[in-house]
Amino acid sequence: MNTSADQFGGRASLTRRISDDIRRRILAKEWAPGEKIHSESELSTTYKVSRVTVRTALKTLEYQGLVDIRHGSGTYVNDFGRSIPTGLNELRSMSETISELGYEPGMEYKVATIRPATETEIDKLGLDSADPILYLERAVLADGKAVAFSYDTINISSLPEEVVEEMKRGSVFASLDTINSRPIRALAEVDAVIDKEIGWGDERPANDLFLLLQQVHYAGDGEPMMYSKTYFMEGRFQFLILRTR
Amino acid sequence: MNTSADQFGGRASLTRRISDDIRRRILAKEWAPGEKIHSESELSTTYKVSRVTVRTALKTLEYQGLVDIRHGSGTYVNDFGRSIPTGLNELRSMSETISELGYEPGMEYKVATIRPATETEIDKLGLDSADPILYLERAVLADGKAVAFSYDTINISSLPEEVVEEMKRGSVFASLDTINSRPIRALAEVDAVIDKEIGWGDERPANDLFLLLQQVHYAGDGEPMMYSKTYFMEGRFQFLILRTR
DNA sequence: TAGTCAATAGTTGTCCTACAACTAGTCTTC
DNA sequence: GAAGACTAGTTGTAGGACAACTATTGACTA
Repeated sequence: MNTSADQFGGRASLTRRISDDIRRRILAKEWAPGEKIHSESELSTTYKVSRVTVRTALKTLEYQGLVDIRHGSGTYVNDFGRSIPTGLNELRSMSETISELGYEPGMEYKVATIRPATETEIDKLGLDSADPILYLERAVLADGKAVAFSYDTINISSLPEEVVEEMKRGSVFASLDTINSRPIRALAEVDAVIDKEIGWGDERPANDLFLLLQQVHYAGDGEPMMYSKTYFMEGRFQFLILRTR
Repeated sequence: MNTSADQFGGRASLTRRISDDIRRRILAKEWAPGEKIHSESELSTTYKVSRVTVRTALKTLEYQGLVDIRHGSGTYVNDFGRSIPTGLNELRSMSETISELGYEPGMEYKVATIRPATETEIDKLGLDSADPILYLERAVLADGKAVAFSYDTINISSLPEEVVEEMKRGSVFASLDTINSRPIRALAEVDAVIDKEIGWGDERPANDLFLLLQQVHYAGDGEPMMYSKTYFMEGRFQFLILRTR
């Protein structure tokens, strides 16, 4: 099995690897929407894992909205078109999301400095004092065209220097992957804003209208790692949320 | 056990009932944020269910962002303040969300008619032809103050007439509860809009700025039940999304 | 013939027991 | 004082069994 989880040194749990692989197979249209996938027993024999593991993996996919598990009947692929894989529920980097949508991702760096944290940043990142933080201002590109402007603050207190240097130029998430410390959870607040100060270049919207995503990213130990404000230009990006009971 | 799931005739699965109860206990601050809750074995004996059932229930709570399960260590309550229980990931009615936030929910009906479906509505609800639908225009109130304007289209083809009549006056979700057919899933698209035509009364925003939530609600059998466009007045409502890996 | 009902095979839900893998301390040793 | 072995406790995975539920088939009845 060669799943995306393997990039983290194969340390992902067995359940996670199975879940990722079944997800991949569903997105690869191995089963049509509405169709019943293999039974848990069948999957457990083909994957050579216990039924418990398969069940846990399927439960994850059900919570992601990809499948519908029906008692006594089977597990069915949900029909949400291309929506789910690009939804907001799953924590991915902007670059990953853009390339999943079929565009070429890119970043245009405007500011990349290390400076003391402001009051707001101390609060959001749960810092003790005005510790130095990495501050980035970037334009997010899809096929060379700007779709959003991002203002990020990263807590570097527990990061090696070379990783910090790397983040000044490349993808933040990719740099964090190299030391296996990507955030596992983010809490995002969404707002509609009109702001003349946001963005730069001739691609910024004439009506100053943005969809603002304010996020705090958390590490596996529950500590805040990053605080980011991303201003999306209305109409260039689709925001989807799956809501379940 | 007296959980919210029991209102649906006690037909919720054992896992669901356990999950709901542990959730209730966490929200009731039985354990402080960051604290370790009882072990799976301990919970399984107190609830008199197998460890598998407890594990599945806890996995659900983990996916909802309420707890953090750490291999070899234990299950810990996450610290997200009041945010999570009122987030957008969980499918609840506006009224429920508002009363969970501590306000008195209300609705002001402007339009409530049955009319043929439009082109868009036929598409969104997957109808064959211009079947009659229930169309509502309402202001959503919190403590008597408008926070949003809602334009809803409800597929009434498989609903009893008395339920439809009830929906013209009271909460849609509450009416659907009476026949045990509340939607279990919704796919929402979020946009920032400037629109002079939206809303009414002297409480509507001067800058015509709204956060638009376009939703399609699905029934348990996967059929679309309702298409709704809700325009939130910026600043009167907090939109929170939990993103997980 | 059409409709109802019982039987049945297949699938998911729950249970039990056991052990592997991991964590966070305690204790020993140097 | 520091490093490493040890240990009790916890979550992860395994395997087998049965309960609960679904969908289909086929027999029976009106």
